[in-house]
This record gives sequence, C-alpha cells and structure tokens, in this order.
Amino acid sequence: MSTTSDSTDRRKAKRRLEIVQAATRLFADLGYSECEMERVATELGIAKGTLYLYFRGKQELFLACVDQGMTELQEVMDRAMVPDEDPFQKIARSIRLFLEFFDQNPQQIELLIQERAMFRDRPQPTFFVYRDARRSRWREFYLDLIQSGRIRSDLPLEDLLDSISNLLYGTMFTNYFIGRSVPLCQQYHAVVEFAFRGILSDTERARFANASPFPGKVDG
Amino acid sequence: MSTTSDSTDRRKAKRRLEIVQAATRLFADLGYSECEMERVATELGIAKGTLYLYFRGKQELFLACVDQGMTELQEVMDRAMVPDEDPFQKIARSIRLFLEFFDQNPQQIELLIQERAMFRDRPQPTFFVYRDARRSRWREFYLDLIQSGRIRSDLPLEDLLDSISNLLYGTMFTNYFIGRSVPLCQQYHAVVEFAFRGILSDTERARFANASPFPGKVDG
Amino acid sequence: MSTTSDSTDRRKAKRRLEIVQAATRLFADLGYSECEMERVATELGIAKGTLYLYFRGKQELFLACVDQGMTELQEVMDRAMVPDEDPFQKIARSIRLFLEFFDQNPQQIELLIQERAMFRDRPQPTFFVYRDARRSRWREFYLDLIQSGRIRSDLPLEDLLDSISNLLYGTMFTNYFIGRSVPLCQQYHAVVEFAFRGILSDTERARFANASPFPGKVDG
Amino acid sequence: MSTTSDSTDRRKAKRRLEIVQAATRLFADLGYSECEMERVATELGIAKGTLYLYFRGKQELFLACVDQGMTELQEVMDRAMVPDEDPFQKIARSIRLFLEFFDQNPQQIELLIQERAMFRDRPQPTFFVYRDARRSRWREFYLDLIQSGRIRSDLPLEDLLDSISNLLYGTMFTNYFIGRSVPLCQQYHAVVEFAFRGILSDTERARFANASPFPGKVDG
DNA sequence: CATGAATGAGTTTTCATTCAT
DNA sequence: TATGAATGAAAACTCATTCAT
Repeated sequence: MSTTSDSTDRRKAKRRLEIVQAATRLFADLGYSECEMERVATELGIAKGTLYLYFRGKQELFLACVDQGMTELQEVMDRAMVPDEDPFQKIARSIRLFLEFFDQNPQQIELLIQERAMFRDRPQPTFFVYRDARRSRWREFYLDLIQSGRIRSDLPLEDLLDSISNLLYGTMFTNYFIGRSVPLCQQYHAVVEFAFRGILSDTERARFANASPFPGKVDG
Repeated sequence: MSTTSDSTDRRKAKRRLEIVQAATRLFADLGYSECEMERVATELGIAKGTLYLYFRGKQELFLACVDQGMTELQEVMDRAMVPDEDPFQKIARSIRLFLEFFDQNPQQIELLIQERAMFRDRPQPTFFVYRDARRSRWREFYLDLIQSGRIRSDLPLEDLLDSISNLLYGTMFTNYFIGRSVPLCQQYHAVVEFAFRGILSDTERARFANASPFPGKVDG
Repeated sequence: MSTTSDSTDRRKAKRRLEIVQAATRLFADLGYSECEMERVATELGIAKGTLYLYFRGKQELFLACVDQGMTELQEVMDRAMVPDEDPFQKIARSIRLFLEFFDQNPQQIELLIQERAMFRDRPQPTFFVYRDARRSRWREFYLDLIQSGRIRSDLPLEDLLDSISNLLYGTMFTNYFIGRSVPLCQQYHAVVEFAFRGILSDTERARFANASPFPGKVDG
Repeated sequence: MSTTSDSTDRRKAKRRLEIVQAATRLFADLGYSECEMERVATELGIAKGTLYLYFRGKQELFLACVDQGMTELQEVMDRAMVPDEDPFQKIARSIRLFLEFFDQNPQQIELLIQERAMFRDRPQPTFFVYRDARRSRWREFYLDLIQSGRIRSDLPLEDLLDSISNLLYGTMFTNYFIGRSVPLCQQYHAVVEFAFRGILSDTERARFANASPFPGKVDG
C-alpha cells in the first residue's frame, strides 16, 4: 500500500512545483483573498479538485508558495559565499544578490505581505525564519572582521547585524512599493556606501573623534 | 437645507474619531477580513447601521483609521523640528521620534500591512504618501548640510535620503514582527551611529581614502 | 444591550415557529440532505440569510423541528390523562391518541427517521427521550393495576411496559411505511384487543392454565 | 464474447460478497453519507476504481448490502419451520430467531434506517418487501390455528398478523436504539407471553367475557 | 482485471450593506 | 439620528464517478 514508486513520486513533485509556480503568480497579482482556487486551476488548465490532491487546502498551497520563494532566495544567497573572497566583497555581493533577487522576484515580496496580513497567528513570518537561520553565520563572519580591526568595534555586534538587515529589508519593500528611481546597480552602490561609511563627511567625523556626537541630549 | 450647526459638526467629528479609535484597535487585532462591522459596533455599544451614518462602508472606515494614524505620526514628527537646534540633533531626534511612535502605536504598523494586502489597487500605500509629503523638507535640510560640508557629498542626495528612510522603515517593521532584543534607546543609538558613521573601522576607512573599495568588481 | 423588549421576543418566537413549520414539511418531504436551506427560505418567501438569524445552522433548524413535533405529541398525550376515568379507558385512549397523532402528523415520523440516520452521534433519538420522560408515570399506573389484580402479575413490569411501547412504536412506523389496510379505528381496536387479551383462544389458554406453554423447549 | 468461465463467475461472486461485507460494516458504522467509497476500498485493500467493476455505484453497493442482510434473515427464518413441530413452538421459535438475528446483526437495522432515510423514492423499504414475501405463508399458518380453535377467531386475521409483526418490528428497533435492559431470552419470553395472553389478569378477563371492555367509549 | 489521477457539480454559511421604523 | 432585521452574493471544499494506463 505504501509502496509508491519513484517515478510516481517524482511526477507528483513536479506537478506540485508547477502548481506552486502558477499559484505564486496569481496570489501575488490578485492578493490572497481575491485569488480563488478555481482561478489557479483554470490557469493550469486543470480542475479545481485536482489542486486538493496536491495541497490540503488554499492555505497550505499559499504557504508552499512562500516556502518555495524563500528556498530559492536561500539558494541564491548561498552562491554569494565564494570562498577566499575578500570579506567586504562577500558583504557587498550578498547585498547585491539580495536586492537583485527581490528585484527579479517581486511576487515573493507580495507573498510575504499577504502572509503577514492573512495568517496573523503564525509564530513568525517565513521571511524571518529564513533570516534567523542565516544569522549565526553572519554573526561569526562579522565577529572575525571586528577582531581583525576591519570593522568598528564600538557598536554592539547584534545591533550592527540588525542595522544592515533592516536597511536591506526596508530597501527591498520600498523598492517594491514605490519603485526605484535609480538603476539597481546605482542603488546597490549607494546602499553599500551608506552602510560602510555612513553619512558624515570626513571633517564632521573628525570633529567628534570616536564619540557619538548626540548621545543623551536628544530627549533632553 | 445645508444648515448644519457647528455643534452638530463637532459632535459628528467627535463621534467619527471615537469610531476610528475603536476600529483601529480591532482592525489591528483581528486583521481587516476578520474584523466585522458588527464587532466594531458592539465594541462601541452602538448599532451596526449607525456606522454607516459616519462612514460610507468598511473600506472607508479602514482607510480613515490609516489616515488618522499617519496624521498622528505627522504631528509627532513636526514637533521634532525644534528651531535653531543643531541639524544633527534634528536628525537624531527625528529618528528617535519615528521609532518611538511605532513602538507605542504598533497597531498603525499592522494597519499599514493590512492596507497594502487588501487594497492592492490603491496608487500608493498611505505611508508612502506621508513619506513623500515630508521628503522635500528633508531634501533641503540635507542639501544645506552637504553644502556646508557636514555631510559627505559623494553620495547622490536622493540615494542618501532613501537609505535613511529605508533603514528606518526596515527597523520599524522588524521591531514589530520579531520584537526588539534591546531597549529602544539603545537601538536608537545604534541606528544613529550606523547611519552617521557606517560600519567600517577608521583603519579600513583610511585604507581606501574616499574611493569605494568594491565598485564594479562585485558582478565580475 | 441585553434589553430586548417583550414584543420583540414574541415576534421572534412567532417567526421561529413559522420557520419550523415550513421546515418540518420540507425536511419530511425531501429528506434532510435534499432539503436545502435555500428551499426553506424560498418556501417562506424570505432570504436564505434570514434563516440564520433564527437558527445557528441547518442542523439546529432540523432538531428544532423534531423537538417541536415531540412537544406537540406530549401535549396531545397529556390530554389523555382524564382524571377519574377507568384505568383501561386511559390506556385505550392513550393508544388511540398516539396512533392518531402520527396518523395526522406523518412528517414527524419521517423526521424521527431522518434524525436517527443523519445525527448518529446524538446520545438518544429525541423520540426516546420523550418516551423515557413519560415512562415513570406509566410504571406507577400499571403497578396499581397489577396490585389491584386487574393486570396479570406474572410478567415483569418492565417487560410489560416495553411490550406495549414496542407494539405501538412498530405499529406507527409500519403504518407510515406501508400504510394501513384498515381504518384507524379498526386498527386501534385490534391493537387494544391484542394487547389486552393476546392471541390465544380461551380453549388454548385453559389448556395450559397459567404456565407458559413453551418455555425452554424453543432452543432445544 | 459472452464466454465467462465458471471459475471467473465464482471468483467474482466471492469478491462481491467480500465487498458487501466490508461495506455493510462501514455503512452501518458511519452512515450512508459519511461512508465514502474510498474508505470502503481502503478497508478492503483495493483501489477505489475496483469497486466500480463489481457495483454500478455507491447506491447499488448499498442496496446490495441491505439485500444481503435480508437474504440472511430469510435463511435464518426458514430454519424456524421445523416440520411436524407444534404450531405454537413454531411461532415462538420464529419470534426468537427474529430477535436473535437482529441482536447479532445490528448493522442490518442501521442499514434499514439509512435506506429509508436516503432512498425515499423507493416504492417499499426492503424490509417490508421481505416481510410481505413471507406474509402469505404466515396467513395460512394462522388460519389453520384459528380454524382448529387454537387461536381466537374474533380478531380479523390481517389485524392479528399486523399486531405480531409490529410488536416484533418495534421491539427490534427499540432494542437497537436504546438497548435491552434484560437478557434476550427473558425478553423473548416476555414478548411471547404478551403476544399469546395479553396483559389482562384472568379475573379481569372473565369480567368482560368475550366482549371488548372499551369499545366506542374512548372517543366519547 | 486493477489502478488511482483527474474531474466538477453542488451547498452551507458569512457578512457588508440597506432601509423601514 | 439611531436601530437591527433582512438581504443575497460569493467561495472553499468534498467525493462519487470516470478512464487512460
């Protein structure tokens, strides 16, 4: 009974992927609520009921789409880790790949939003599960750079990781919502520059040496 | 008979606000779809039909909630513009107020997400309308700082504005989704430090002078 | 909020009853599955949604119909208990009223069947809840007759009660399923005669005196 | 090619029976609607499609189950007709076998209910087809007993047959619905006693001689 | 004979909105 | 102004049945 041949399994996996791909497009284009199962089926030229042979229901199909997207992102990001590359190159490459991925797969962003809006009870949005999974690798990576004096040591490591994350996360969403006004490569360059050197001019920077210029005064 | 007395108008406005406040809480807690008009009415101790005397429908009520939230954000941010304050203090204060506002009004974030997910046809999410409205003021502000040599001039102004915006936007959402691991004041400090000085150590910074260390090589 | 005026309550109760009456007819005519809520609404000239203002769902509506039927049966049977009547008259009258009730309300039988077939998890079919409720009254009644020597004392009381119950229950269902071949009053007469005197002729009866003629031999 | 070998036919018949047996259990346990064809197939360890090689559809399978049950009942009842046995023994034995059969095959009762509930258009429930088929035999049998003075002649024969039938029918269903409170053999004894002698005590019986004690007064 | 992937008709229920009072 | 009873459109999901292999 539980003897399912290999070819059957592979067929099934392939079918699942086809469905996920079509559904991703439609969920992103129409939004979760507006995207009817009937529509997905029609798009694929199959019957509604067939979808339920591959997915338990609409929710499962949707979450499979998000998962698939995040998996693809993982694969892309893993390629950034070219061995023996200069660390800053690695960082820069990762930033570029991240922005490029969502530039080329805007549906994935839409899916992340839909997920958050519709499945409010899920413990963590899929994106952050993915993000956390990679976090420890980056933590070690930056730690090395701090210890070798290439990255400033006066910022708590976690805060530093957060800042970069958040910068990219915000950039990705903003690009999606209101579009980029400049080409991706210029944007990427600006982001890297901003993240690496900050906004201060050298003069200004020198003026305050290493002390933060506006510590507690703000709330004063 | 367009004779509506002042007191009537004021009463109406007050009632609208009460409804918006209750609805904001419920929309944020339950999500747009799950939040039924009946529920909002019950919460307020009024009849369902009464809501329709103040708002054309569910959608209008929801958008009024988002608008109200953004208006309150505006008011808070306007207070940041203390005249004759040091410009960097102004920037820092703005960052702080922004983060604080959403820290204290997380429902507004939820509303922004719900808005984006449910009303996909709207030209621009309300948040970005708000953001754009303030953009020109900040543009002039930063231009002055660049011209007076306090902010580096090698980054295109628009990119610089974007980067700061995106950093804050990403920080706000991430805080909401997975929480802050550090107190708000520490986070605020880290964000400002990151934005002002970047991540490079002084040594590293010196090594490359003013040239970006990894220009086109990335995609090579 | 919970202040519902009397007149509102009465209106609502009246509406409920009207719905139950229409639904009873349709459930009986079409069967539970075939009887769509839409159909019930149409029959009443109201909208489908309105039904849900009075009943939580189809199941609740159906069970309300069964309950209503059994309540009416109760009322009819209570009228049988004319005080100071001869006990045998009481028995005979009860039998008659029981058969008459289902003769005039065949839908109630259909509902009992549908209930049993569709709601298999219910602890006891409604009919038997009703039957048990009256049982203790009959038990005392028959006990008196046994003690006063008017009813034979060699049959266990419970078995006797069961036999009469079952005879009536079987008669009711059979009437419904394949119809009576004789008028109700003749059938009623036959049932009473059968229950009171049994089938043996006096000769035969005398032959065995008071001993059962075929005790254990049956399985021999 | 109507060449179907004997062994093929027998195999097929055997398979049909296996299917019917499994289906009977499931139809009875789950109810007609809840019992899915898939479930029946799984239970048998075969594929859903295979069922359709043996039965035209779900309805036909179900009716085959009912038929099979009634056939088995027939076989059991036929064994009651031991030649040259005392007629009353025959009656008593039949009653016993009838009650025993349904005591040991409660699923058959469930099937009778399901049949009636789901297939409302059928001319006669299967049970009554079976009942009618045996009726004429019993009619002759009782006629002999009446003519030979062993059974009272003042009750119309048909009414008498009906009463016994209905008593058994009601007993069977009630046993199934709410269980027997006494062992089957005691119940059987009580039923026979009730059917043979009625409930009146000898005194009471004598009081009214052969006249019904409560003729038309009931409705008066 | 056997399989099981594919089909698609069919129905309950929800809830935003209306409108008579 | 306020009410709340009435409306009815809309969609996910099931499962008996078919048929290519």
